[in-house]
Amino acid sequence: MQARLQRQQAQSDARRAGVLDAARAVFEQLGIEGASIREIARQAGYTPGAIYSYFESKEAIYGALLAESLERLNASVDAAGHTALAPAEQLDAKASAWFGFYAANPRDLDLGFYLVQGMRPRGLTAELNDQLNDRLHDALQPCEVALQAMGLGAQEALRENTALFAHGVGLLLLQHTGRIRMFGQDASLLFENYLITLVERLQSGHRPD
Amino acid sequence: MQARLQRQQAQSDARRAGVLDAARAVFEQLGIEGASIREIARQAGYTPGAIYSYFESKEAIYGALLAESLERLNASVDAAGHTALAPAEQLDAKASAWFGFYAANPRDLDLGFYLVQGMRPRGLTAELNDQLNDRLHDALQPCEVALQAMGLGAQEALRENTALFAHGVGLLLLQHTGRIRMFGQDASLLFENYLITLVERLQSGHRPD
Amino acid sequence: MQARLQRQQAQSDARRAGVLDAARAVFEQLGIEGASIREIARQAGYTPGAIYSYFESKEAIYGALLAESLERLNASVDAAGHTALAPAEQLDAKASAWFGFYAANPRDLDLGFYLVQGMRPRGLTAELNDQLNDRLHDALQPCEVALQAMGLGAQEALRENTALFAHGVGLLLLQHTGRIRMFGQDASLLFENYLITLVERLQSGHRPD
Amino acid sequence: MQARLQRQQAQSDARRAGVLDAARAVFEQLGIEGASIREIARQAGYTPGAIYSYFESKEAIYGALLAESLERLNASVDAAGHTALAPAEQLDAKASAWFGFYAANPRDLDLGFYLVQGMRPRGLTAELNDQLNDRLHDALQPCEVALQAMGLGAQEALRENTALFAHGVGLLLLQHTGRIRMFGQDASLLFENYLITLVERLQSGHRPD
DNA sequence: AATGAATGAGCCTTCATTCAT
DNA sequence: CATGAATGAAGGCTCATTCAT
Repeated sequence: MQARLQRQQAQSDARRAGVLDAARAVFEQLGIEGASIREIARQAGYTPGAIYSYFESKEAIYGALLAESLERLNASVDAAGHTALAPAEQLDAKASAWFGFYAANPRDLDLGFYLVQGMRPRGLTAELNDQLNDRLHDALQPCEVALQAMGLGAQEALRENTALFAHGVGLLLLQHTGRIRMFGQDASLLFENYLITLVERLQSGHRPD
Repeated sequence: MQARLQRQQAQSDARRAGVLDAARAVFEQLGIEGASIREIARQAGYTPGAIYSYFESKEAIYGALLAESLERLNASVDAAGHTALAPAEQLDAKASAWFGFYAANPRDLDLGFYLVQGMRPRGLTAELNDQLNDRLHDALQPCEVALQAMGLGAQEALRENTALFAHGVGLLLLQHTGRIRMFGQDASLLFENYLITLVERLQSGHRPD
Repeated sequence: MQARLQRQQAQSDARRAGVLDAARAVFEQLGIEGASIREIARQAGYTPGAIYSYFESKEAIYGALLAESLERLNASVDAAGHTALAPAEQLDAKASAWFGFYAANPRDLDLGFYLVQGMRPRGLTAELNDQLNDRLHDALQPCEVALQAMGLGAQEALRENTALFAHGVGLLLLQHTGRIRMFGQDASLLFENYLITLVERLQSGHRPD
Repeated sequence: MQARLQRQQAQSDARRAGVLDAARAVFEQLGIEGASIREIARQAGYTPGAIYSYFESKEAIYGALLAESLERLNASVDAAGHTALAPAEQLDAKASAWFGFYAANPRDLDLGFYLVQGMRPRGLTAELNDQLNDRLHDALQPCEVALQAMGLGAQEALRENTALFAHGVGLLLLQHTGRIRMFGQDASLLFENYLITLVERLQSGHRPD
């Protein structure tokens, strides 16, 4: 009995995952704005109505995809570095982890950028939006901890972490849109440079107040 | 005869500009995705069909708007600083000009980001895309010149300018999406910090090789 | 064996009644047009498919609800008045019973009017329709009997009863749709007036021929 | 020039009327709830989107149809009777006019009943609803005037007019739904009877207070 | 140059019902 | 008896674009 329920649940989960896979593919092919329930259903091998057995709405699909992406991001960050590392090395490891995740997975970047799509949070319920924000914060937190371990106060660490995040985001955006090749540069190298310079600056004691 | 043609041309240009004004207003009110030809026509005082006398398609309107936005960006940058300034001050003036332009005009930022919407260039012909890219480059060039005047080689100057642009873009994105308030920071202050640190670094001779 | 069958039957009946209760609740909350099998199932604690174990179709649910409503109507009418009453008083008691039932239970009125929705009988089988009509007749019959007891012939009694029914139906409709408040009147008072006038007229011998 | 505009306007009006005709036909065939924009468009010889050139929404179509129906109702009432008539005869003429209009035009009755559909005003904007209500009042007003001319006070006239309206509405409903044949009666005869009795009662001075 | 009616494709979503399990 | 996934049809509506006038 229990076994049957489990089997059903597993089957249901697998089918839901199938829809999610189709959605990911459609988003990739048509862009997130261009994706439609019809097309997602088609690629998942369903009629449109069937999608609503698994997701309440189009936005819910996007939300599920983004949530899962953020889980993978956090997994990457968690796996990077270790406590035995010197703070500067830990900073480098953690920052490189989140940056590298998005550099290597442009679709996850699409997903993330869409969250702020049209430069406006939208579509998701406030609650889900907050959850997703929290998970993003989680991925960035280790860098802030490392910055504090390097001697910065809470305020300074927050400021540097924000700047670091912005720098990475800008580079990813440029790279992803092809603008950075235009500049004849490599985003990952530039990010590494930023990190090196940052560590140097912090260790030399030259800090803006 | 010639005079009549000129008059007609001027009239046509003026009406085209009117459509563009309406389009800008609609984009502002409804966002770029939410804008429709119908609504643009309505606000311009036309019926939908008339718009096609001035623009080939909806994307062409967007292209024209973006082109004009980039002209204003360049005008802002051109007006900033002057040749008598020390290179470091000139850098600050020019960089603050482009950053400030977008910080102060979020709709122009929308326009620019929409170009890379879904992280994929779209809608514009390759030719127009190149033209627009060139104008963006023009706006960033003065910073690169200043960096060279500070003693950097062409390669180094390009690299620093790219990093500078990425940093600014990242901050603008975070601010515009509301994420930066989340971090309790102010984008303009962080950008200014970046500039100060950059100048310090360059003048102290600590350059990553 | 027999006992088990009986137990099963009883159980089945109880569950069917549960579905009906849920349906009534849903009709009340969402209106008859707004009700869906999904929602009825949800409120009954079932999944949609299960409903079809108890009812052949959505219209069958409506039919069962209407049948039960008519039973309650008849119960109300049966409980009103008594044989010891003078015919005029009996008429008043019985007519007030059916009118009062619908005035006090607007959902039952909805149900009844839905039967003639769009002014066209629909959804029900002819057979069921006839059954329901018969039960409506049953509820109105006591008035006709009283009218005859007051001295009217069969034809006259039928005519007066029909007029009486129409009058009540019109008032209920006006009241239920809010139109009667528009006229600044109270439906029950007007119905009572009609009854008084009717009795007066019949007893004074002024009868239209 | 002017002529062209007029021709265009006339053409547009004609096409709008064509849509309305199709809508009327569809409402007749499928009932008002069953009617769809798609089907109305099909019968009007258009694609669904074209309908929206003429009407803002499905409800707007219904509203236009109902408005036009009420105009015809008022025209009928206005044409009935004349000032030279004795008040009692004027009452009979005006009341028979509105009743006769609906008895002869069951589709208009459908339209009117739908307004109170599901026994609930719905779909129409409050403003339009009020307009339509006013036109209904207009059609009933002459009866009230006649009642006052017969010596009734304002309150009494209103009460009698409300009762008269309810009686007619009830009879129309019974007839239209086929229930009245069930009673073996004729709605128009019964309405005429009600009027005769009413006049008699008022003239004999037997008035409920 | 401008109109505005019309198209055709598309959108998300809802629904009663069926059926393998 | 009950599940719940799936269907297939339909729903109102929007939109960029075209084209006869």
